[in-house]
Amino acid sequence: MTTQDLQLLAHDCGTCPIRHRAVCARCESTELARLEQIKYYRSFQAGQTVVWSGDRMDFVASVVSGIATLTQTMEDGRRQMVGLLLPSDFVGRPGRSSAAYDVTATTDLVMCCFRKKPFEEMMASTPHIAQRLLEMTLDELDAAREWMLLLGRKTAREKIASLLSIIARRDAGLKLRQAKGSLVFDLPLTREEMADYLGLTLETVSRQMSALKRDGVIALEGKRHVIVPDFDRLLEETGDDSDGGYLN
Amino acid sequence: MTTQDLQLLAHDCGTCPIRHRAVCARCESTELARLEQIKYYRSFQAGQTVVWSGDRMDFVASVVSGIATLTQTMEDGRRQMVGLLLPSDFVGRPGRSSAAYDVTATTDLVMCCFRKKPFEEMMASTPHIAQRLLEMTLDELDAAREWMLLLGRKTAREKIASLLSIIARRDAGLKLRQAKGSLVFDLPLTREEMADYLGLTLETVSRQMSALKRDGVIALEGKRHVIVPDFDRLLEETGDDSDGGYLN
DNA sequence: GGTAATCCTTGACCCAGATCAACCGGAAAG
DNA sequence: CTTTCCGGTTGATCTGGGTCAAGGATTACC
Repeated sequence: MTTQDLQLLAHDCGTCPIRHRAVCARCESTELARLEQIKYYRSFQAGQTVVWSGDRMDFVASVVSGIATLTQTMEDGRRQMVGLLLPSDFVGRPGRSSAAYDVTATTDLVMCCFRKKPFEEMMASTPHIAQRLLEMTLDELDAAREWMLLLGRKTAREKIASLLSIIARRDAGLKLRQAKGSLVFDLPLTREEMADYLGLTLETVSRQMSALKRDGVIALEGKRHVIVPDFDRLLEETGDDSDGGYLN
Repeated sequence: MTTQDLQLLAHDCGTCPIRHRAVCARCESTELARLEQIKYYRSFQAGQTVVWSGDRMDFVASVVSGIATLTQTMEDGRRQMVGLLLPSDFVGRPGRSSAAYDVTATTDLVMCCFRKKPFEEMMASTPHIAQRLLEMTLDELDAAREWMLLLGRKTAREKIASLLSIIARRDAGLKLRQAKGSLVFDLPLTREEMADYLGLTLETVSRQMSALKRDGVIALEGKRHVIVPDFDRLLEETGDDSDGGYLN
């Protein structure tokens, strides 16, 4: 039973980040084993679209590995990323039958899906799930609001620095104040995807990356491998208060 | 009991918008009457701050009447609104003890508050509440994502048109496709607050309002009273797809 | 090998919106 | 009645980031 509990909402908990452990630890109900019966895995290749906005979407899912994005597109082609899904993040909305955003795999991606109908039935009978989902959604809402500040008021340089620090932190699984010293990670996004995240053009992203490199805030090996010699220095560039941290 | 059920999450249902009626209609448990025992009302004057970001906040609340905003402020004073709370909207996060944003009354405001501790206990024992809250939070997340597209990719003119249409629709309690023909409403925000909503300066807001007026998209009586002779025309200016609608 | 495609960088130029500044009109205060 | 204040408008100017365009580096394919 323990094993099955540990698989709540997705996958083997050996690779399960904090968010899911929190569910597991709290969870006592054996009913959760039922999730096992309605789950299935789907794999996507980098660049593949999971669902188009407006399409029927009869499942909810959790990212097991890889990275996916949620984007909105205007009629004339302007694009804005509105969600970045890393492993353990949840996609899909109980109680709605069509996707509201394009969901795209930016790397090879494995998702653990639950057919919506039985998932909703489970939710109704298992209060833990609704509560856990509420917590996750509130976290996402906070992230969205931080993102709104970035889009509305930050300069291009601050936007880039913010994105790098968000990725670095999630990549390292660190809280802000633990993240002293140097840090190394691979960018999971192309320049264009970064631009769609930040509300910029890819040229501006490229220029600002070069500027941060020139100023010694970051170093680059190739185009994707980023070295942050001093994380605090990077944080200064974000424009954020020195205390807060997105990942509560 | 019916009467008390109807007061779920806040206030007398005579003035209760759709969101709350949805709760009431579904709700059968008499336990909800307990909410009555832990609720209290607070009034604020226009301009007054409800809580500052970082302050202790030991309640959650629902707006009864008036309008409140959530804003984030950077160290150097740049401000971005990240939430606009109209009657029936919910503030506060179960499971966190301090406010993450400044909450300010922009008009005279009445809120129905619940002390957090007993509210959380109720949530644990009454699944309906967590589920309803999840729905509301998902709606807010959708609104936030629409807002992100606005902040990241829309022009000043499109931003203004979008804001006007959002306010007009919520004010009229209409869904998009019902909102044909002319529409009249009062702006609940100053030019500066509109600017903070849209990620613009107040001068640009003023200029674009004048431009929309000059082009006959809107008419103004005084500074706040807006007349929209043709709502579809306004919608064309928003840059949004002609079908969607924020209010699901 | 060559060719094409993808992703990225850099330069030159331009423009939407920011900034700075003056001023208007109504309401409140004296 | 005058003064002050606040919210709003409008003009002049500046600039950050967009646009357009050329070219480099890497990988994939023939």
